[in-house]
Amino acid sequence: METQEIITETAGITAEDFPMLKLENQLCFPLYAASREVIRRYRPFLDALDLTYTQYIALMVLWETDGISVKSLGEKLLLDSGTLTPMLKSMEQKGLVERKRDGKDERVLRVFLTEEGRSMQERAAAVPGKIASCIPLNTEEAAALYLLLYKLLAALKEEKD
Amino acid sequence: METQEIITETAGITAEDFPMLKLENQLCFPLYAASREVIRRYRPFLDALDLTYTQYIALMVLWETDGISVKSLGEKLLLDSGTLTPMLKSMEQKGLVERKRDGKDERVLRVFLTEEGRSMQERAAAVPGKIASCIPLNTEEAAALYLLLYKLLAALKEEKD
DNA sequence: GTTCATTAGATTGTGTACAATTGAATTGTA
DNA sequence: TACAATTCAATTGTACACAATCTAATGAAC
Repeated sequence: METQEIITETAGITAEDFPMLKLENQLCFPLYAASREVIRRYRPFLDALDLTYTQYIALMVLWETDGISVKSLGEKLLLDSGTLTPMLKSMEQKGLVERKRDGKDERVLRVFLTEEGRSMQERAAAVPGKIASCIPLNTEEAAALYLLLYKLLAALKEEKD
Repeated sequence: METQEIITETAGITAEDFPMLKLENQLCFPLYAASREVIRRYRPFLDALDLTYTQYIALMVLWETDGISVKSLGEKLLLDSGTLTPMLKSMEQKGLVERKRDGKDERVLRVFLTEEGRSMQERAAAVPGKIASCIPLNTEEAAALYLLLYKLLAALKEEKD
């Protein structure tokens, strides 16, 4: 602490010269940190199901859209094949999904839930409620945060064009 | 798509039976996705400085508190030694920091900026402005998001006790 | 119909994240 | 002062993320 004072005085510069470069003035840092902290809250519940968070959100998509292509899954989760390919293989190993090439277009790989992957939905049904109860925001705050995040996400996705 | 209809009808269950398990009803997913998307916007600017996002936020802490211990750095960034040790070694390799044991307590490792690490602050000064200009939120929205995220973070951190 | 560009996944390599364990240094306590 | 408990960082192992590259399949243009 004292060391820093000495050094920055020596250089004639203090952190105050670059207020935008202070961690506390960043929007991205709380986003990054909160994301990891919330995911940390999922871990005990997902461990009990032998799932990682990424596998869990992939299953969420599959429960809604079984047989989705890897590409479409990646568009929904904003993840690429470098992340999805090994994860889907590991989910296949665990017996949660099957990976099958599309007959009409052999480039496309489709992901299908197995019976076990489908039944996982019932086992996971209690998770969102448990998470909600340990997220310290009231309904209005959670709703406001949700809307701001989706507004941010929607605009960032559009930028990609 | 049609496949899913058939399968879920066969099982007698549809995704609607578990509305809480729909990706769009989760608060965590947009948090996780937005965090990664915003960090993605940093990449071109940080690549030019040969920095990763994690290294960049570590430097932010060091610019404010040179000579900080690994433990304190981890508390600020919410990262543990498993993440920080290899990252700090790589930053030392690049000549940005030096790692020195604390003379008074040899368990403690302190991280000191080199001249190059200190001068990086000037090179990085333009980054926050560039990021701000590509974040599609107005001032009020960004402020509201910032406050909600810090409220969430503060409460999650307290829970740890 | 052949060729060229495009597309979808897979692969490779680097860098986090993080749980769990280890080991050295320090502290608290009898 | 021994010595058990604690603390701090490093290590190990697993699982993402993601850029870059590769390969096979498809589609489009001629």
